[in-house]
Amino acid sequence: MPRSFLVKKYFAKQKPNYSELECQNDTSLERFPLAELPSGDNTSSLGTCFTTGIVWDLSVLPTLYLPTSQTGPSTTPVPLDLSSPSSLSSSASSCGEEDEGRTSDPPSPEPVHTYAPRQRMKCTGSMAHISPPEEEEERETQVSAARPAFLCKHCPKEYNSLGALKMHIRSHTLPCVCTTCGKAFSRPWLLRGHIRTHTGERPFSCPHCNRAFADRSNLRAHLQTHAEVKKYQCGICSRTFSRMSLLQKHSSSGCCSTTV
DNA sequence: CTGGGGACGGGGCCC
DNA sequence: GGGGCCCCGTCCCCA
Repeated sequence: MPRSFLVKKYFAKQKPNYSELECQNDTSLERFPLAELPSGDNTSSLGTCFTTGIVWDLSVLPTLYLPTSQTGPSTTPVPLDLSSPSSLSSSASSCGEEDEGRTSDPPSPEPVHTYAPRQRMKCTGSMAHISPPEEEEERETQVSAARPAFLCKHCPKEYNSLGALKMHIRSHTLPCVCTTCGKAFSRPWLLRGHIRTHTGERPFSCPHCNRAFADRSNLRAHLQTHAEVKKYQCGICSRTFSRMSLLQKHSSSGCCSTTV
């Protein structure tokens, strides 16, 4: 089953910086030193911390994930009220990994970037363009405005640059093949990550419990488990969850006997 | 049922 | 323009 995603993102370009997720098991970096090391530039450029201040409200999810008809611009997730220092204190310290070796500053009142999930287009199998009407219109006008369209011959997807198309085509051709198991990937770094499943390398360590992960995203998710105030909040009972999937399960299982 | 870890995909950005 | 990497996110599985 392809794990492709449906919607294309369009949210503020301001990126939270996760490059603080340290690679601590340096010995494991011998094979892929560049790939795994956080860039020093990133650390110097950060002003943000791990996403502590961003909390999702499931009540907005339906609009975010439904096809165009029900989408609306007012889908800004509701940030949890973090103004209370007490509620932040523990999570601040626990999520202060960005400060590791740098400062002990609390995660600063989060850069309140309105935070909408990426929206993506599925590109394999039958394709579903999920985009709000505005974007739909915009896209059409752009296409009609003589911008060349580069079409994927493997799927209906189209791009406005050849580079983007070439990048996309790799997801069809899967040129990076694992010599151990033969599994193929679209990009070298995906293969490198996969190879770690064979080698057991876990370059990403949790600063709180010293648990190590092979995948930075998994460390990021793990860090949520240390946070007292988690990222995804039920709009009904205000309970917070470390993952959206948990929040969705929580909601679908009938939180407060309300169907969202 | 819930929470969490493992594996992975894709777009976007930066160099 | 291309490659590498980051970030966000999902699915699956297990305790």
